[in-house]
Amino acid sequence: MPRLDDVARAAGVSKATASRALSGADGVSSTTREKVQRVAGELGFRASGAARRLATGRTRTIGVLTPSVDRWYFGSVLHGIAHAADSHEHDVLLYDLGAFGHGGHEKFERFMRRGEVDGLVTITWSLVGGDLSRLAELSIPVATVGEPTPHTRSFCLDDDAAGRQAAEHLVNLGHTDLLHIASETEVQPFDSSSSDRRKRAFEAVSAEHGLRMRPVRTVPTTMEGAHAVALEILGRDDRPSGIVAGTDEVALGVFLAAHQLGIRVPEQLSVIGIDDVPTAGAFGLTTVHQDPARHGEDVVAWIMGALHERRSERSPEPDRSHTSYVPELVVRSSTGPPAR
Amino acid sequence: MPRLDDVARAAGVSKATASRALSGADGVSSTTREKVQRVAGELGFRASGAARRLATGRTRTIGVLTPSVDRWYFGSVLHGIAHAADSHEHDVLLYDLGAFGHGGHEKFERFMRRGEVDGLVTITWSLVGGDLSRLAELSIPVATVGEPTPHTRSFCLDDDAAGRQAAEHLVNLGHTDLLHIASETEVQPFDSSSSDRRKRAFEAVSAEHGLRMRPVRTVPTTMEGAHAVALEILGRDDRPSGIVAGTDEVALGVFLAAHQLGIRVPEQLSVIGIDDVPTAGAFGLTTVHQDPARHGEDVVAWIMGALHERRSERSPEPDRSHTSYVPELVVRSSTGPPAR
DNA sequence: CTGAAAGCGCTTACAG
DNA sequence: CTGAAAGCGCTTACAG
Repeated sequence: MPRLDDVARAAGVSKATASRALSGADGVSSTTREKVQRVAGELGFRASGAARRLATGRTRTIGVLTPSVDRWYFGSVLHGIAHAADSHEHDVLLYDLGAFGHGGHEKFERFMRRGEVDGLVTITWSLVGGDLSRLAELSIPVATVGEPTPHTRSFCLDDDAAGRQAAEHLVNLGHTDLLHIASETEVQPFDSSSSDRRKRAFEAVSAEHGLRMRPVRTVPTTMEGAHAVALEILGRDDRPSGIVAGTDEVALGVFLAAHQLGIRVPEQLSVIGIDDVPTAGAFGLTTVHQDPARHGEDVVAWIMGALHERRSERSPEPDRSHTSYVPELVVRSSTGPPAR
Repeated sequence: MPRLDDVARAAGVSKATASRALSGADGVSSTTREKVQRVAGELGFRASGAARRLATGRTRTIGVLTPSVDRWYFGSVLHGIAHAADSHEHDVLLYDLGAFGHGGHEKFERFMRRGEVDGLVTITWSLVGGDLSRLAELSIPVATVGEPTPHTRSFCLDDDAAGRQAAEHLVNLGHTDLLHIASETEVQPFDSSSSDRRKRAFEAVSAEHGLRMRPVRTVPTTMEGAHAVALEILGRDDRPSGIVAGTDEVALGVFLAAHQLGIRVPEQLSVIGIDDVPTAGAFGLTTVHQDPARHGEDVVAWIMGALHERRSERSPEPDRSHTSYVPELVVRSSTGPPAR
């Protein structure tokens, strides 16, 4: 593996000049720069990351703390992060904390002790407020995606608007008897979770329009959890005319239960979800769209910007603002006017 | 941030001794070691990764090349990798190549130029054979999960056995008219994909038992792709008595189509999948179980072993063996004797 | 068992 | 525009 020294020698310049020519710093004649770059290319030179890190103090790496990786939301955010980081020539260091209470916190501590990253994004539900505060003191840009939080910069769907859109869509179709099936929050990191906010939005809409008040049901965050509860609810005579599900996963569980019970959707039952997972489109599920990959890309863009600022300005005030994404209703074939 | 030098001074020893005491190397009195460790703890010392890398040439990082991250299989493997790497105090560097032909290959080249990892695991379908050969020459342990390949060490489900088990389960129940719905391979990296192997196993079983030969159908690797095709197939009069799906995702698509058409499962139609995704359990899908997270853990264990060997032995022959996992039939409620 | 010193391969003031 | 030199913070032969 050729070193900078080899390149410099072959190009007939000093290491300093070679370094500058390669890094794109100015103060190098274009003739020299071109020659150095050509020579470096010929030799197949790659700067040692470790040496560069040691010299500059920058890792060119962004860390991602996530509770898991094999669910649509987390996977999509991670995908966006990986894509954006790559385009900035940064690496992605993954910390899969796993479920909390299952060693996740211990892993977090290990990260705190070892972590060497220029910037950090935490995908929510991986951490509680106290942890976030500690992260925020890390003197690197830290952002959270999935929840608004006062501790760090944050990015997420406007859950209130999403919940309202879902409920109002059914209200506008003429429904007056709706049930909200919320998906359970496994970890309760902050005062409210996205699930809570969607639920409250539903309740607000219900109150505004004087709908029949049915107590919200909460189910585990899995299609099967929702499915089991839906079988029970839909099996009764006085079932609601529409279901507002907290997530598409829940909605699909309801959808399936309806089919199994021979209840036609949307003629006899309307179902709406939130998220717009790929499967939703396939089954004609009406839902409220969000794009987590986009959130991932945006959070990286913000980190890059913050890093840039820190280099130029003296000591910038940490940005703890929140970006809220506007949800988008996608009407498909699982919703319609109530049977009458 | 305290440096080694600070620890050494505070403990009244040299940097060399402090380094040895902290790293666990022997040749340090236990008194000295304890004191150094105590002092390091008090000061909150963390060795600089960059400095350590530069000095040792080891990165304590393992790279993961994956085509995507938001699907069950990849996510599960990644989860296992992250977990195992963590327990070995190694970091995980993620390269999400995305779909091939969509810039994935370009990212791969960038990885090759930049990558600084001690070991590498590629989750299949991210790379073609030629790429794997290049990786194998990287002089670091490289392993592939998801396909057996001659280029590197590899780990994956015994797809042949899985395909046989699925088909034979239905044959044993008395079925003689089965259809296999294979899931399409997006990239065709090697001579055969897992989808091909499952399909061939199905055909072999069909031939052995003299089943009616129906041409295998191939559908996109999504629940919705399978769903659309299943609606068409199951809608015909002469539909098969059982469906052997290449994956659970496909099986669930079939399952849903059956429900929509009012075909009772398993009374009128048996459906079996392969994978045992969490949703399968929820819907009572009979399937053939595999555990990708386990594969991920094993691959990391192998890498750690290989790294260890390289340090002790002179120049070990690269291990290109293959580990094949035995599938396990899980009978639930989606399969039964054919209607008669 | 312990220490002084060289070295890992870059970057970046500082001079010129 | 270019170069000599110091420095980033560790580890590891080499002596003792």
